[in-house]
Amino acid sequence: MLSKKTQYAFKALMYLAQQKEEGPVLIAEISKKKKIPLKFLENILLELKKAGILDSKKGKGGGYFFAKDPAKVYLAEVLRLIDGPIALLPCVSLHFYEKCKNCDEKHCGLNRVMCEVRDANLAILEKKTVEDIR
Amino acid sequence: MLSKKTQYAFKALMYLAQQKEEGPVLIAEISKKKKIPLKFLENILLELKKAGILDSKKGKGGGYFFAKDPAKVYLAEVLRLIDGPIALLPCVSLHFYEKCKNCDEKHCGLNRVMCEVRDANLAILEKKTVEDIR
DNA sequence: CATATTGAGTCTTTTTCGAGAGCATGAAAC
DNA sequence: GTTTCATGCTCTCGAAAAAGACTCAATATG
Repeated sequence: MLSKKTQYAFKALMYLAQQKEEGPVLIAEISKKKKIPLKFLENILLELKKAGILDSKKGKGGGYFFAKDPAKVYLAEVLRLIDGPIALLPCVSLHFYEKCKNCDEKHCGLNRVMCEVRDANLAILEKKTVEDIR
Repeated sequence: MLSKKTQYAFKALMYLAQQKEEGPVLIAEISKKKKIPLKFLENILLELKKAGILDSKKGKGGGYFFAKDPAKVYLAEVLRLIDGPIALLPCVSLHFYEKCKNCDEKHCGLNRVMCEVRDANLAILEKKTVEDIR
């Protein structure tokens, strides 16, 4: 299961993609419409901004909007940014790899199965973008 | 990513499957060989016992062993028992479903993609057993 | 320039997860 | 039946996640 934070991030991005023709969207609006705790959402959007996915404007008429074309924001990218590894085990993660203590990965049955799972997930998450969940 | 608890559960089951011909295995032995904190492992094995997957014997010559044929213990079953939902979102979970507030699942793009991911995972996890990761 | 609007930053609280300590319980061996 | 071995149970502690309160900073508008 994804962390709450990541679930919220996806929902916020989906909402922003739906509203992208309307100009900047208020944090408060996303919070209300998608039922996300306001201050928690602030942090999430800020992270997405620092990662170059979103941008924001302060003051009247301000809010959040895409810095990057949503059709080029892959779900895998968002997931790794907010949640971390996509793989189920550290020893099968591509971006957050950690060696298994006391386990020879070449001959580990668990490793083999978890690689399969990871590849199945990546096949979807590295192809689908925020535009696809609009 | 799986919780530590679930990762440990899989590793312990893998080890037990490898040693299944040797009779009961000590918690301490699994803990040492698979580098799992002893008391944490105790809880995990107990849960697996209460679920009918493992059984245990106290006293000398005691330890843990399979109550069920490891070839019939599906990875999905273990994962759901220790970790909870396999799906990435509550609203696409089969066993731990929770309705999405303010989101019509029929027309939610996120829901659609996450269902795909879930099905890809289940295709593997409901087919593979503990015997397969031996 | 004054003010209303809205995002940004800091601090605190609550809950869950990971981990460990200590005692209780049950089984085998002598 | 007492000792020894190994699991079972309860409590506690610290770290991280989830959530909220309050203050600071930037910008549009008149």
